[in-house]
Amino acid sequence: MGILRKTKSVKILLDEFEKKSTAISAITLIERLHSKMNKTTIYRVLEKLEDDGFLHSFLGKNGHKWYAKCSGCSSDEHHDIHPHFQCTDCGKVDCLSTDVLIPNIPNRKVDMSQILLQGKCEDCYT
Amino acid sequence: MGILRKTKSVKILLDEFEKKSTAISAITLIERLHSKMNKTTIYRVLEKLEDDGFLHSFLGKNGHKWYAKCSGCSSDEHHDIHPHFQCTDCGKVDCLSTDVLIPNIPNRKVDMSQILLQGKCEDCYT
DNA sequence: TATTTAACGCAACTAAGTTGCATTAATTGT
DNA sequence: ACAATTAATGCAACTTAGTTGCGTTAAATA
Repeated sequence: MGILRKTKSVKILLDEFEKKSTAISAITLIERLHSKMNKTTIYRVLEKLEDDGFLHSFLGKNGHKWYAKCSGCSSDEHHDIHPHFQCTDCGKVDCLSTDVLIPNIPNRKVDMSQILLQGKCEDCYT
Repeated sequence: MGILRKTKSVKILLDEFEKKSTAISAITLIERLHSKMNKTTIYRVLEKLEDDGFLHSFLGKNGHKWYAKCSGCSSDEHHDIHPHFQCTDCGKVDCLSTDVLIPNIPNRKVDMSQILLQGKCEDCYT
């Protein structure tokens, strides 16, 4: 079950993802919004926004949770099977539109893939 | 700096990876070996074995640390850029020899890739 | 405007992984 | 084989991302 009420917290969080299109870690949001809302609320709202298909989540390089805007997902189906790119210098994470082809694996049924690329982003790649 | 002394703990841990070729999570090792060694020791030995190129590590589906035997790595260079497969039923993780082609990403320098596939393994795929 | 109940804040908790330090045991030299 | 050296270990305490329970607040609706 996702969002039922359009609360102040929901609006604030949606706004964060609206104004910049990079992914944001839960930890970053907790630091950034600590004066406006409780961390429990942040985790709960993010979870609901994911259920609703507004955001998708994935794990960054330390196993920490990141969220980013979905494009064209619904509560029924998440089809954000794109790779994510994390800069090892500045830590920024972007969603990549590039497709990575997952070959068929014999005797296994692949339902999901999580691809995290690491390296230097356009700003840090001098 | 990796392993200097061939201690009892090192032998026990190497043996765990010798007798089965699937990946093992740090948590599993802590449970399995709690009567034989301390969890601090487990984490420290695993780290050293990775430095030495005997093991490689990656993050499983909950961001927990997993380790698996390397094949042909050295302390200088890890070239285990293979995908890992985690069964969503039994939780088992295997290293896949299948190559996944990472396309060039414009304006970015990709140094590392971490690919985790999830689905049903050969035993659970009925 | 009153009622209902989803959403919130807070404090306490959980668990993976880390750190500091005193003790133990693997290696090295004699 | 034994003593000296110091890497490795065990233990307890800590760190921190994320979770849970519960009393209170504030959106929706009637």
